[in-house]
Amino acid sequence: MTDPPINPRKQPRQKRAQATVAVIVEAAARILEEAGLDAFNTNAVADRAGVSVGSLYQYFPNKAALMAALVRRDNEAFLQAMKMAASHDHGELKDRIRRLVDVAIDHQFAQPRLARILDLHQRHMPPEDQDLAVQEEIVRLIGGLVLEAGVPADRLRQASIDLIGLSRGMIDAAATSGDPTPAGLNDRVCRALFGYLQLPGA
Amino acid sequence: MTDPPINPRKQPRQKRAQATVAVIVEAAARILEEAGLDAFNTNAVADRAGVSVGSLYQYFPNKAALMAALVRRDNEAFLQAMKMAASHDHGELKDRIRRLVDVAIDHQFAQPRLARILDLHQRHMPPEDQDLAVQEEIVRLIGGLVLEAGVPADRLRQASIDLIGLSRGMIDAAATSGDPTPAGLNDRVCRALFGYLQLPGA
Amino acid sequence: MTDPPINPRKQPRQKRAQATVAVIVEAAARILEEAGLDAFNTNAVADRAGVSVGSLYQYFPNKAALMAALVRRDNEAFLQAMKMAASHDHGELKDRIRRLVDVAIDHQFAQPRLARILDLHQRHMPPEDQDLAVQEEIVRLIGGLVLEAGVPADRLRQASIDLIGLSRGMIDAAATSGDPTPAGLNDRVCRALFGYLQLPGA
Amino acid sequence: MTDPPINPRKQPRQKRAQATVAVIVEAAARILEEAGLDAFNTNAVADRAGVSVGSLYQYFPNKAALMAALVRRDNEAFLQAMKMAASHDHGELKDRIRRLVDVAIDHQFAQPRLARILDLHQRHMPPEDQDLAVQEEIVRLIGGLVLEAGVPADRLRQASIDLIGLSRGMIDAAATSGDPTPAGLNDRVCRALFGYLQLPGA
DNA sequence: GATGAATGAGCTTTCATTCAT
DNA sequence: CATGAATGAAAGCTCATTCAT
Repeated sequence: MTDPPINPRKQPRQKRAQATVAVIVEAAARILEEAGLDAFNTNAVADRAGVSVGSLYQYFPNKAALMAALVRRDNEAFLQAMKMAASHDHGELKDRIRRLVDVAIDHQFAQPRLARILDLHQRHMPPEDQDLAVQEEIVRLIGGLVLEAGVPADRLRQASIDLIGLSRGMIDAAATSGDPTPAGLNDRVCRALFGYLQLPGA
Repeated sequence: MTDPPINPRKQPRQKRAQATVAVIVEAAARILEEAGLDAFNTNAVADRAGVSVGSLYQYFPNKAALMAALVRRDNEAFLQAMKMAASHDHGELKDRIRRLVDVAIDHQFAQPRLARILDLHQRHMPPEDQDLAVQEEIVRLIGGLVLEAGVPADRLRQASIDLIGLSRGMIDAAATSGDPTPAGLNDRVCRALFGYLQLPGA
Repeated sequence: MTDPPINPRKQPRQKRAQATVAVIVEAAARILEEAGLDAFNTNAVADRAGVSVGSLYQYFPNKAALMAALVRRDNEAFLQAMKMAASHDHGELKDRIRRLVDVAIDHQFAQPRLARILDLHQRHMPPEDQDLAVQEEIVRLIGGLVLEAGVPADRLRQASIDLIGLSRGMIDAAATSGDPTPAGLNDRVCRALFGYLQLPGA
Repeated sequence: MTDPPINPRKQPRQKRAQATVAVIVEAAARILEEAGLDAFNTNAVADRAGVSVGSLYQYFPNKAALMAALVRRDNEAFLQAMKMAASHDHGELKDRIRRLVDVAIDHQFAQPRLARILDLHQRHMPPEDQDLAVQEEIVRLIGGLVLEAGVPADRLRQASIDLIGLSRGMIDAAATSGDPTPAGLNDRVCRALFGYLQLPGA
């Protein structure tokens, strides 16, 4: 009934250990992207990482913890990229939104299958295992723009979630339907976003 | 390398057999919704269906075939509901869209976890196992409205996919974030849709 | 520990029943010959026979009984063919032996795989299920010739068994090694037989 | 349609692993000999070997691979014994043959049931899984003697196969018919062999 | 009698996890 | 710390057999 603990078994302090962890997580990501959930097992991951299963269990108490680490890594990478794009804070609101949408598109198109799987799993993790901090930060980052667009303060959170979902849904659909290099995708997503925010003219 | 066949093992001719198939698929749906992918195994499904494993395999050559049947059932139910809502064809375009959005919201809120899992799996099925016919029909149904909204003919398909993705993404996000009775959700989704379609006024 | 009974569930008195039994046994033979032991299951046999499993179990209490019936049928057919060949009793001893060898060759080449499988199973059946009567009759039939060849009476049985094994072994090896139409096989077998019996000249 | 691969899953490099493989194969042999094909399942083999099923599958990708390994081991053991007996190359041809027949008798009487089962399976394996090399070497070893006996070169192979089949058939029949310590069996087999080869006087 | 859907014990195989080396 | 052989619970699937229709 109670899910097993998921926190990393130890904070790897040494560089080598950190590198090992990274290699393992990367291997996991690649397997999920290339072969899907069915192929995602600890032996395969260790193999792919060029590491023994034993080592994998040195750093992750169980499979779920590895999955959680993957989710966390992905969230953080996404957050970093968003922050980076947002940091050039000058320019019109719409242009700044466009830039963030580009980040989201790049992120999801880089590893679409992985993105979907992580998304699915993120939701089914016990809340204490989700890195809510990072998720919150993403929501807040979007919230800033939403506020600028004139959404009342008590709906910031809801609007942010809406917009993230909206973008994710459209990008995912485009990725799935075989849109190869999604030239106009940014425009289309923005049209929807601006519509939601009631910003004038695309 | 080659995925095993997925087609139903036999067309159940007798009434009893048809009932058995339905019971099995329903049990599978419930397990996915309530307990997720990890709990989805053929023994559990049979158990839940009040049927022996043997019976399950009488009608589904393997687990993937059962999953495929679930996807098909869900797609068809969704299509039916959409058609139903669309058949009252009178009223303004926007109102007709609103009605379809309601159908989508109802569908996804009824079994959100199931919806996500089926969605994930639909994409990873070999194309010949996906019931493309039904998916196409949904796209075409949306395409009708999109055309009315003035989207040029050569972008009907793309626009339909965009809008479906958009809605699904928003609804899913709402469902996940705990929005219990999504009062205003329809409005928010429609705002985005109308923005995409460049329809005047929210 | 104790093997289940194997006797036919009922002596089918009606013609139709006899025909059904024959059809089933024939189907079993064909499956074994064409697809081997792994494919030999009661459902497949019934299917192949164009009969329901239920009907199969009407006439055979279990799978082993079906196997036993097959063995019996094969033995009897072989005995009949041998008797037929032996009944033209005139001619030199060697020529009469040659004729029997031809029968054996024909029998084993007709369904080599089946022959080997039945042979294997015959040995592992509890003695009460083996139709010892038929086997004995074959041994006695050979015994007659062996006696003529001058083998002392107390070794008739042993010699008969030796010669049957010898022939079976050679024919089987020939069949396996791909000898298609075994032109000279009869000669080679007879050379060995005559050597065993110390009959002069090939 | 296509049989699954049968090659050993990994070459056991460590001593412990080699030992495990040997233990498993030996257990498989014993089960077949003592209880027959019906009792031959991977759980039983692992159990008997004092090993977990998992370990069995560490070294054999499937049941068929285990069977193949058994066949190979048996063939190699038989070949070794034959070579050993043949290496004392002095003595008359007939005596050397007699020695080889003794080897064959010992081999088949040691585990008669196993011998028959392996024989049956050897034939039904896809050719690439049969260790044709070993089989060929046996044929060639016999071929040497056959040549000495004056059989023309273009019939060496056929004659070797004939003689192997002949011996196997007789020995098997003797083993089955309950001949306990087959005192005179060697003589009887040789009588047939010499007859085939047209060697003078038993 | 015939049918074939249903049963479930049991078999094959996988894979998360442990632990001796 | 790292390794990878070993473990065994559990999952997928089959098939001999039964029994309601």
